[in-house]
Amino acid sequence: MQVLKVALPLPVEPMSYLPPHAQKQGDALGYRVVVPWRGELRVGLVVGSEEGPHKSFALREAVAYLDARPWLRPAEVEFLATAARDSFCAVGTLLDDLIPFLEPPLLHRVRLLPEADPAVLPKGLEALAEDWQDAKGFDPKLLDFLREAGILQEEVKEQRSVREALVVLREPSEKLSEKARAAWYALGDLRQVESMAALARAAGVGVGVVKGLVDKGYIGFVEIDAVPETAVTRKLEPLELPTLPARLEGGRLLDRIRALATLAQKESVLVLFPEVSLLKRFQPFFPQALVFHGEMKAEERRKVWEGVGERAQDSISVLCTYQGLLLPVEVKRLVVVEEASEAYKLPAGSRAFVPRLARLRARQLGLPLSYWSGVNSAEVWAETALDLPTPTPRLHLLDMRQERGWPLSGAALALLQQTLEKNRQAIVLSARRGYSAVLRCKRCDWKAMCPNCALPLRYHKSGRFGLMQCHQCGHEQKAPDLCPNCQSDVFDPRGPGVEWLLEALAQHLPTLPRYRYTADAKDDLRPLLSGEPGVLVGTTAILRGPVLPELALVLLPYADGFILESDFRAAERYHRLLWQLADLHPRRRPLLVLQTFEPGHAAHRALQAADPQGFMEFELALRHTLGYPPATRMVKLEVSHPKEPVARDAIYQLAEALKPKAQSGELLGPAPAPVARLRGQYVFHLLLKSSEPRLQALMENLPPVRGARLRLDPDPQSFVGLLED
DNA sequence: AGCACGCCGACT
DNA sequence: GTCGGCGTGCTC
Repeated sequence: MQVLKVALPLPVEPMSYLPPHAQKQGDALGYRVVVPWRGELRVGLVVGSEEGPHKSFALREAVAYLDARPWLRPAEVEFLATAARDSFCAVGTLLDDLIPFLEPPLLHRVRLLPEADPAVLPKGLEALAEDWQDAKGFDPKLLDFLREAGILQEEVKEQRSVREALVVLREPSEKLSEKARAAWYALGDLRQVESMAALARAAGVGVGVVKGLVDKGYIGFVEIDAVPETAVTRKLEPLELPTLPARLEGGRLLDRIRALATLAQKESVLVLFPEVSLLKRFQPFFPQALVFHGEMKAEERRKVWEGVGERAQDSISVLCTYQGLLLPVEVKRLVVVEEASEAYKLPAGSRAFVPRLARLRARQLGLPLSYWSGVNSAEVWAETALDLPTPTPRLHLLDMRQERGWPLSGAALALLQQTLEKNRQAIVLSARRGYSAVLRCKRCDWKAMCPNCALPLRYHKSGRFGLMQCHQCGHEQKAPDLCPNCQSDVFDPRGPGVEWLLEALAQHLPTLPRYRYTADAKDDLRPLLSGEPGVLVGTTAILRGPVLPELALVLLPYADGFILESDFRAAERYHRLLWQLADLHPRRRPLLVLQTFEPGHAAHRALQAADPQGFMEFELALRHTLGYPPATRMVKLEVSHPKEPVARDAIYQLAEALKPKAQSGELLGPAPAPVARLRGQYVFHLLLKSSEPRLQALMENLPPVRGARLRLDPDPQSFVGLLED
């Protein structure tokens, strides 16, 4: 008897089921299958089969396969297992991460098996003896009872959202009547219309005219979810690369797009993007490519997923986010764009870092992999590189140990003033969205702290009443009138945020039009986009926003505020941010002005010398000395509990269990997390760093942590904040 | 993940 | 004496 191994999109390992009764036998690997799970139906993926049964418990029978063909190839199924092992998580966890759309809404009909005796039906279920019924109306537990007894007949299929609309299909011919042509053009203007009657009304013609157009095929009904977004395609000069390196960096964004578009013309490429906003900047230059990401409608996504298998021989390129990593598509090469982006970090579930998964996938498929970025990450630095020529950034450092004026120095104000006078645009960038990072008493140094986290409260000067807010846990309280410690009434905000900068600008340059742009407050930027002068004040959300056409100046009033995070990648991130800012306009080179207390920082020198390589070599030497990635692989174990001793006990037990296995230097900690208390939880970290095989050995048979909560990060990118569930 | 089971503190 | 907190275990 054959037994199926079914992975469910849950943090559990694959479960065993008997194959669906009276459905196709043989190899079901990669099929989606509907199975009973805790009394309800769930959709899983067949990841294997074995001869059985040899279990000590009765296996349940799967209800039905969802697809007529395998939904994933053996390569993708195998990848799930490999990647789960690499990420130290269950196969189901990774399945849920990478294919969040595995489970479509289902159409589910049931009836009593015709040869069964209707008398056995419990009260309320009598209708099942009559005819097929929609399962929605019945208690799932009762249905499962009948299912288990083997007297329930079921029919499940994927419910499709087929909303149809009338659209134009082909150009009108000369032979068409005046009225028919009018109706055709009316539909062209409207783009889509719900019904023939609606079009007739809009065009002022009879329904018969519209019907005629439909019958002759000039217009017709299509599934509107399948209508692709009207992407404006744009032409670009091709850029042929002399070689196809494992990493490509430098140049302007437009150069990298050109090179990739030229490559995609010649061979099929799967291009991975960290976020949809960046994908959309590339998309217009790839009119022939398929697109796959989480912002697409389910029906659109389904079409691409099921279409790629059929178009295997067409050599098609794909632009996608991580959700397309498992597309069963035949390509010649994988490209990861901006592999250092923090947006590649899956925040919950497996908490995997997507470029690492992409590398596993390329290796398993035997495909070449390239990383294309403005500045490549330290992780891929050892690969052979092709550096595109990059214009030297225009950098101006203001040494705040000497300049006067805070948060905007006289020199910075003068530069902003000039920008305005030339009818140009400026960006003022802060690491904080509120008024200030800290509110402290000028006399006694008291600081407003969050009651739940070991963090200062961020000060928001909304209206006349100050509000203090914790950006980690959301705690809010009113700012005090007097210092609770010494009753002084003089407060000294520190760390200028967006609000403070807007206020300072209003005070010093009142005529300069100001706009705010943060993740949670976006002003209407239309005047700026149409070229009017002004200044855009915001956080790094600006990097994901629209391009300012007249951008001439980018000012960081407190550049050091971007490096304060205490982890070994902080300098690398800051360096990359500066290059990104220097390339914020596709053609111009805006002046990058940094107010800093550390003008000699290695990142500043790298920009002045137009030498990102120099920075990275220095950085890599440091990493090797300290044994940090990429010299080693790192895994983070995080233990948290509301009671400090409980969390401490748990992490020490874990450390004790690991110590006998660990070699010197492999175990860092245990230690309180950089932010030792977050959302009322005490947080401790234990870092493992070593070679890949050693790490696998250390992580094997990790002892259970009792009392406190253990979460693990297979590829930590940051050390502040609690890991999410 | 969700859900049931089970063992210890504060309440009508 | 019960209600309910969440730590532990299980799901084919």
